[in-house]
Amino acid sequence: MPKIVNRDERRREIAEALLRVIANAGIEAVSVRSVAAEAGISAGAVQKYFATKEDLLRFAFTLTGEYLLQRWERVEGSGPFLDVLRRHLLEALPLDEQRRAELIVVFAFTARAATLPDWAAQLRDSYDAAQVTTTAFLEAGQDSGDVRTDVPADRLADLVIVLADGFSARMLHTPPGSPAHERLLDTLDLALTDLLAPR
Amino acid sequence: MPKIVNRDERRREIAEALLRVIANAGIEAVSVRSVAAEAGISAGAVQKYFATKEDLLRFAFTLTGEYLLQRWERVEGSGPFLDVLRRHLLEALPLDEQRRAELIVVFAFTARAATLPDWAAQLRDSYDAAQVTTTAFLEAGQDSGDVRTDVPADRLADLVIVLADGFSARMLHTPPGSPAHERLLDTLDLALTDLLAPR
DNA sequence: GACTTCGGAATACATCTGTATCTTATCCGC
DNA sequence: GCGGATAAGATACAGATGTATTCCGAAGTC
Repeated sequence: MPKIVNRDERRREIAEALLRVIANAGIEAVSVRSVAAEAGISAGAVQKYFATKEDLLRFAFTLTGEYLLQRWERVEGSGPFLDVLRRHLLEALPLDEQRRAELIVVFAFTARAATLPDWAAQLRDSYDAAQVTTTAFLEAGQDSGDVRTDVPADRLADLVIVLADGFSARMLHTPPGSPAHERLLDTLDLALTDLLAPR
Repeated sequence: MPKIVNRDERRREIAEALLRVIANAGIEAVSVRSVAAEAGISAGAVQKYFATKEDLLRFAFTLTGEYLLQRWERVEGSGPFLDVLRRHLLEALPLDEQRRAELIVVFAFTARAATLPDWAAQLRDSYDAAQVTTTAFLEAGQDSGDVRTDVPADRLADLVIVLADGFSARMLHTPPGSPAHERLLDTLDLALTDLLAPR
């Protein structure tokens, strides 16, 4: 009978190689051959798992979304409400090489989504999901008296998501350890308390 | 003697064609030939003005920065302080097709800067310039009593820039005229007053 | 009016691209 | 151990790409 391989596992390995290529050399450097080389297999093997380059890119795109969700599941959920929220937000920032690499990929894919309608739809779905869960989270904070109630939770969720996008974009181009980097982290705390704390 | 042509003007025309290609079909669709077709000239002519594709991309990159500065110069500078600031911020958002196209380009270039060191340096310079002018502007607001003084102006400038990046990213993927779009504009006002107004 | 000089176009060429096809190697059930 | 199914690799191929080179035409000066 045939040689047995874990097909899903293999697809993930190849997609992760693709993400490494983007993180190292940009999305322009992505080709079937470059990804195969990064994965340590032949270009022909890649074709066995992804019929087209577009399939491969799409699969990797959804993969990045799952990564962030997985990290969020591991975040410590106890302690003061705003601290918990802050920890979730920090998970989305490029504070180490791993997250920096992921963010480069997300940026490349976001730019791609700006001109490809089906990619845009997928990105919109991700935003909607983030909006729903963030709103629910903030409503809980309102109920427990940790979050201001003079503004609807969905507006506050907008703010949190915007802050995440804005700070990650800015910090992606600010060397970690630099004064500007530290200042931005401080500023994030300032924004969170000023915008969300009861007044 | 030779045929006379405005060389700088011609270079700008070609670069603008490049920007249109990106806005319509993404940076992956950029090739010497596609840009030449968009500009209505031959590929050979493009080579006369830009020795390499990289030169062309670089020139267009700096061009986008200048566009935003030019729009800012035309912003009405009278009226309440926060309104003036708000008008400047709105200029960076994708509120019409023109600005939406520019933002797609900026996103593509930002992603590119994540892996090309010299592009990153140029982008950092732009951020630094924005930081300096925004800080000066906010300091003036502090002096006139229109901006809170319990936080240094440079922190507030961080916030304004982060909000600009965050909202533009989010609105790029939110159809204009949709409820979410309107809500985001409202939320921006909320953030500006809550973060900047004297308390 | 011929000549020179450069803009613009066309062509050439080596390389890279995605994808299709073909060949070899590997593993499992019998 | 061996046959057959399937993974992995190699090869093929048409098209696109960046860039170098060549050719043509127009414009202004002598």
